[in-house]
Amino acid sequence: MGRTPCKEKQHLLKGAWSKEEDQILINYVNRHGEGNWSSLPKAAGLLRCGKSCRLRWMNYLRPDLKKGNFTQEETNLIIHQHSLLGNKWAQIAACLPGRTDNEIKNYWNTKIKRKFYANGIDPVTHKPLNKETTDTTDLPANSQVSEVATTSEINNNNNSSSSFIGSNQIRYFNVFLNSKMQIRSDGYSTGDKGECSNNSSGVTIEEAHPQINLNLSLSPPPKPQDFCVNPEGLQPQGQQEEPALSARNVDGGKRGLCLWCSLGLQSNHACGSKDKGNNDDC
DNA sequence: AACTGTTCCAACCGCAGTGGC
DNA sequence: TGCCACTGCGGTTGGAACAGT
Repeated sequence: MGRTPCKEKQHLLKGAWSKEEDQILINYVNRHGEGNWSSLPKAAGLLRCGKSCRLRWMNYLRPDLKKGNFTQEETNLIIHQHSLLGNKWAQIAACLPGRTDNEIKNYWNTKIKRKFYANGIDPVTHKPLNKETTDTTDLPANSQVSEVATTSEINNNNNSSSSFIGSNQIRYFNVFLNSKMQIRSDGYSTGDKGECSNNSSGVTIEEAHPQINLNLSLSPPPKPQDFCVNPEGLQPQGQQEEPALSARNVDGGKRGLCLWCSLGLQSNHACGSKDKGNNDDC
């Protein structure tokens, strides 16, 4: 209860960390391990509060941190997890080894969120912002676009029109993401809460489902044209709608870019829309 | 070159959860 | 049972870097 008492604030440094401070912290943690953050500054001889030390270590100094830009796979995962978890950055970060919640939060707020808005998609709900421009009338009540059926669910239940409906490109987008996450949910308890930790039984996905190729979850996503072209197996029988993925459905037909292009999530794919400004090739 | 606006990200702040006493 | 310290989380901010004029 109560907030962290940085009691001697007036004696503590704030702002950017110096290299010397970093080195002191690294040396101390290497010697004594993580934890005891409140007593660490005094023990290590740092004029910082424990909270600040913890943050610096977790977000910047940890040796297992992954540096550099987010990969396409990581971006996909973030979007998917966000659709399930919302702004639970720590939980999302748990699915991305080497990435911190702060980093993901920043990435979301500065890049992904903007692209969502730019394309008329609410980054909070992952639904189109403007209902009039998209056909969402067939969405089930209280459903989220991201909660459409996974590939296997579709394949296993051709009559489940309630869980896979409409022709909105976002749905395809999320179907793709969900279809990939389905694998995780088998062995990693992604489930409703979206955790990515090992399941409670302690059995790894490899052990529980040896038939599943884990490499799939690490492979590059299919190129947009792979699911721009009506993805057989994704589309339930009797639910055949517009064969091509049409970003018209995303932005009301004004721009005609496939979602990958319009969100800038795939920089060099060959759907043809990026340069041509239309999605006829999608 | 100087100024202004924008973007990005490290770091801070305050709240909530948890466990020990 | 309530208080307190500690830890973790999410929202926000400040300033450096960059882009545009």
